[in-house]
Amino acid sequence: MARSRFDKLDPRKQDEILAAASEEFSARGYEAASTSRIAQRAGSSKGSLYYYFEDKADLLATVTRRALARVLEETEWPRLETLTAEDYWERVREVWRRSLEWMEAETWYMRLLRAFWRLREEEAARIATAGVLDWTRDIMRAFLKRGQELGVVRTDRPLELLLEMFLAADQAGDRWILEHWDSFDEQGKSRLLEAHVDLVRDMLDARHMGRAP
Amino acid sequence: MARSRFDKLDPRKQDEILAAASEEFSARGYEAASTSRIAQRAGSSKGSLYYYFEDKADLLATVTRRALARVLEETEWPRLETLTAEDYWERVREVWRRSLEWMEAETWYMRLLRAFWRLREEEAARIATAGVLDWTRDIMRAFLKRGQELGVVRTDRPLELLLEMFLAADQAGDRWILEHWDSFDEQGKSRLLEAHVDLVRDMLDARHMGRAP
Amino acid sequence: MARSRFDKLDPRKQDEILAAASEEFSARGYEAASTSRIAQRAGSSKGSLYYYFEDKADLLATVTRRALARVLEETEWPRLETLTAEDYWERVREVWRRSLEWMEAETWYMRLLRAFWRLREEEAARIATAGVLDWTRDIMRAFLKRGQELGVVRTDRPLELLLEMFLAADQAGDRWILEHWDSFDEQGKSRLLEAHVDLVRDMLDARHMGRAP
Amino acid sequence: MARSRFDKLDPRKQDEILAAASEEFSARGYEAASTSRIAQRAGSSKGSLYYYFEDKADLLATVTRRALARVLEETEWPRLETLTAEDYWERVREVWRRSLEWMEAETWYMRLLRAFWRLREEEAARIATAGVLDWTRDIMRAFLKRGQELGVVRTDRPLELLLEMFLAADQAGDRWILEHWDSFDEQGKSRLLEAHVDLVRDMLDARHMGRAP
DNA sequence: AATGAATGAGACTTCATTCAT
DNA sequence: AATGAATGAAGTCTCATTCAT
Repeated sequence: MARSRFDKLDPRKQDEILAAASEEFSARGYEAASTSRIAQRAGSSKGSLYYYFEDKADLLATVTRRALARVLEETEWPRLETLTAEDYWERVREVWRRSLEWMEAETWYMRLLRAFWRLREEEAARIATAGVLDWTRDIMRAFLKRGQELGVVRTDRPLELLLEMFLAADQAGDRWILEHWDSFDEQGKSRLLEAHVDLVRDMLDARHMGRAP
Repeated sequence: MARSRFDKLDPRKQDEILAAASEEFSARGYEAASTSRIAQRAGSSKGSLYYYFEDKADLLATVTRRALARVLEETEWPRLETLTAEDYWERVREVWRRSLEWMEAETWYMRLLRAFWRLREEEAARIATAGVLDWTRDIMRAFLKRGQELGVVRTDRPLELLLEMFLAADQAGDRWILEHWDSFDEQGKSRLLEAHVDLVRDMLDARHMGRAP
Repeated sequence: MARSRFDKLDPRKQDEILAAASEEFSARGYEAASTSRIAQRAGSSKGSLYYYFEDKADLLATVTRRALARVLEETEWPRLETLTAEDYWERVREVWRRSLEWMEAETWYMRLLRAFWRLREEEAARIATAGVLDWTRDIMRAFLKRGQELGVVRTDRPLELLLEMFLAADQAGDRWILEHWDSFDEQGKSRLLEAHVDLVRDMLDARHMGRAP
Repeated sequence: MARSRFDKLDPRKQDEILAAASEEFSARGYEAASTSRIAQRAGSSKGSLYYYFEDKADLLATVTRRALARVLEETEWPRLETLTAEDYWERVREVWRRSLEWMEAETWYMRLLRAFWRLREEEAARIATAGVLDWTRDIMRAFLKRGQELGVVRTDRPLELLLEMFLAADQAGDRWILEHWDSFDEQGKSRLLEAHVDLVRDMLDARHMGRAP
């Protein structure tokens, strides 16, 4: 019910609300976020918010779902079976580049994505966003697994440990880069991106297996 | 003023309050944490809390400061000038082992540390803990820098980027390991630890510089 | 205006709305009743409700009026002038029996009637239903008066006091009987009904006048 | 916890709050009653109310408990074993008289008591006041039972049915009398009281058993 | 030194009602 | 004729903070 109401809303208004909610959630976390402030920032009324969404958790869930769907769509992730041992890392780098570029343009999506990790820690928020977050993790896990099958991602560590550390490092790198983006010129930006991917790659690369420390 | 009052308190009472506050902050984040609940868990009164601390932010700052000091003290970080190129990574591994062991025993400190990253995102909490968090970062940065001087940590990436990604990956690894700790036997635990350190090392290792991708 | 709109509505739809409203009002009282829930249960929209009725009070008034009219019609109350001293109580018993039987079949009307007493206490509801409730009371008062004229109802107490106590006891009896109806067999039910009427009658019976306590 | 806080409060303030709550609950029913209005009428703050009471239900429960305890205490109900067949009804009449007199002086208690019946219909309120209402009913039931043992209360009807109808009629009578109290002179008042008790008595009197209708 | 009492501000949420279509 | 959309007001309840004792 609530979902469909929001879906029918004028897309511009939808965006205003999602942006306001993202700002608030990412700036304060789930519990501390205020529906009043969200309504106000969105130029809407509290009543409207509760007309569109079941409750605060539903608002978060919606905003999260949308953001992820949008990101995946915009950055055109390659289908797993098309990847080869030769181009695996190169294509990963491509996705990364597109993601960063797009996020730069749509900062509120980015801020929300950044907040995911934090939200995971809040009980109430975890429940609300459970499905969505699992989804991201699933995609990433599938990517790593495909890399292992192709022999380009190391297999000497628990996959889940790799996954956690990779996601964390990646996210931290993203954040740092976006925060310093403006202080680099074109060439610098390009090098940064390469740096980022390569750092993560160095952690995951199959070539490091069994190497003497 | 407030600081000194708390310092003069019976250390056991101090610990009770700090433990209660840590639990609450780490479980709920800064804004959502409730001083009532903290007072109650600590077997104290709200009035007392406000007698010992300026306000909620001061309480968080204190608890944070103490926790970090305690961790550093307990895990005996080596003095930088004693590190050599030969034993750098080995001694890092030693610190890690001690940290994990100690955290295992003192879960509330661990949970609080884990919450740092999250708290950093909350405006109000960031202000309160700014000094303390910078302190940790300073220590880690100095460690990396020393590694670079010794030629064992790569120098081809911005130090700050290395630092961010290292801290994030490390923290994610810590969490994963502590969550799965009980499902491993002694040997398994030992291997996990090695895995953890090596993964981070692979990201930072000077030997990866300039290597063709 | 609003009245006529509702009257023109398809009778089945009318019933759906009245039933839904009755359920809600009788379950929650006037103020706590929700127009949203009423609309939803009736498979209608809130907008429609406000198209048919002036406001919430008008809805209650209408539902009340209809329910009473229906009850009176269904249970065929005898015309006063046909009552005689000899058959007065017997015919009262007849009406009672029909009322109970009918109410058993149409529980929502019953529940609403039961709620009348409660609604009377709510300021807002009293205003809305004033006319309707007075109407029931008028009928009952006329009945008692006729009984007095026939010499079968006592005249040594204020008529209004008799009326109040009679209505209350009657209603309480009704409720108790309907609550326990299923636990009695046919004969038991019949005896119960008799018991009910006789208890009320014992309170009102002219033969108790002037009797030494 | 909450209870003890309220108990420790200055008795005059206690009374102000209880009076305000009674007015509100009895005028509007449980759900429609507003804690804001109660606080305002009591010259207190919403915060205080929630400092003294767990929640709205606790407030109702407390106010109910107090009112009943007070009534029972003030009207000195006779101990059951001291009643005899000869003075049963006379002593009932005495209790009634004292109750009415006292209620006249403390109208807010009365209004609350009057509201009991209504509150019984509201789910939430019933839960809150369950214990208290059962208590009254228990007392009355014991009274009737004692009357049956003494042979002055009829035994040819289900005790529970007697109880329900008696309580309802009694309550209705109380209300009517209190509403019209001022329009009677001393002698009239006395006669009214007698009328009230006798009407109830006529319903319950053992002498009516087996009598031909 | 320590705290119980008190409260105003603001949290989420519901709801009767209006209105454009 | 009928209703979906929208909202302001008010609901219950929590909480950080102050203060008298």
